[in-house]
Amino acid sequence: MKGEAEKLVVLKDTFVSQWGIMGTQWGINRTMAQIHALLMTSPEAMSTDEVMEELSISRGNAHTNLKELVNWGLLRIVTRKGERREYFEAELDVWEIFRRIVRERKKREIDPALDLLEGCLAESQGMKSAGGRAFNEQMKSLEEFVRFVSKMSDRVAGMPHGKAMQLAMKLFG
Amino acid sequence: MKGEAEKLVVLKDTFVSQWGIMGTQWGINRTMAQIHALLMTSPEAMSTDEVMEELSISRGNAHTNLKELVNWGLLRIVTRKGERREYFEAELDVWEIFRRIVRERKKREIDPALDLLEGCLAESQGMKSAGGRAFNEQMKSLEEFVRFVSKMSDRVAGMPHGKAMQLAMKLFG
DNA sequence: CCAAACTTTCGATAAATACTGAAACATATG
DNA sequence: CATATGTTTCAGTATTTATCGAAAGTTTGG
Repeated sequence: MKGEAEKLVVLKDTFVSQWGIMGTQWGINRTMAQIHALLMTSPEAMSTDEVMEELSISRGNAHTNLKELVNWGLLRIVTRKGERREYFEAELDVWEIFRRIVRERKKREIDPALDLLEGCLAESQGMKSAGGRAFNEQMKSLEEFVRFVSKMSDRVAGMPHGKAMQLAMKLFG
Repeated sequence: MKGEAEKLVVLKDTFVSQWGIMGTQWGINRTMAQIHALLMTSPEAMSTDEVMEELSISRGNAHTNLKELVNWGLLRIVTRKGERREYFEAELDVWEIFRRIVRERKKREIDPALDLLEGCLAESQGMKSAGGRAFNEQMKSLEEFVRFVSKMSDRVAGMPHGKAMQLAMKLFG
């Protein structure tokens, strides 16, 4: 029978690789999701080389995705005294993780849509033909709604954990 | 100077092609997003052939993506009396569109993550080593939070428009 | 200011995903 | 039940995206 240590290794590997596959459904790449999973479950901060080694990936790939995760705010760079090397550690607080993902996805998914809709709305303003008016109306409802979702995202991502949970409980008991 | 009709055609084309590009950021494919945009701004329901023609795409591609949009609930199939051919028309109500997207994304993005986390949580339950306990704790917070998000999605996607807006206003004035 | 330690970039390659076009399949109607 | 009309599938191809690995760039300490 397997000992706990072996079982844990297998379990972590499963988690990392599956989280990676999930990432691809999410529109982020496999490696990025795997690194995130790896560091969320690592007791220690890890260096680029350790990540490369652990996931059997190239330096370039590890580097690109570590930096991207830092951009998302899901990893922090830390250093150890007397060492030049940079280590990466994951944000572990789930509410923080959530806020950062919301913020990033809003930036990539909502804001550009809003820009497009605003443009189309403005360009079709004042059209007289039936087709023109219908288009303008549809743009208007889409624009209003997306603007609203955008605002909601900001509010939610701006809340501290306690506040958000309190609110959620009040709403949904 | 261009007439309104010409300007509208250009504007619609821009909208359709840009919405398509946006789709790729969203993890849905370009054609699917373009068809959706096309039908949201079409005064009439369109047949597969008309969609093929308008977007210059193959029958197979048009077919696959029309069906996928129907699965998402973003298009409806309609028929005209005395005709065998199927036509597709878009759901135009923004709140309906939103609900359906939330539902679909929850299914693809949240549910599988929850399954994975539940599995890892169960497997690491009762581990005694420091590493095992740490892993179990992290899985627990992730699982709880994702479960919570899942529930919230269901609630929001289940609300009628009026209710949701009322709620939103109360929250965010 | 040189060498060592470490990080970043980038062209080439591999892998994944989307799309085509033609053929197979289904169904309504004379 | 044959034909015309409409739908679906699928193997091959194209496009896009991710990854590799080597070379170039940076920084620090001696």
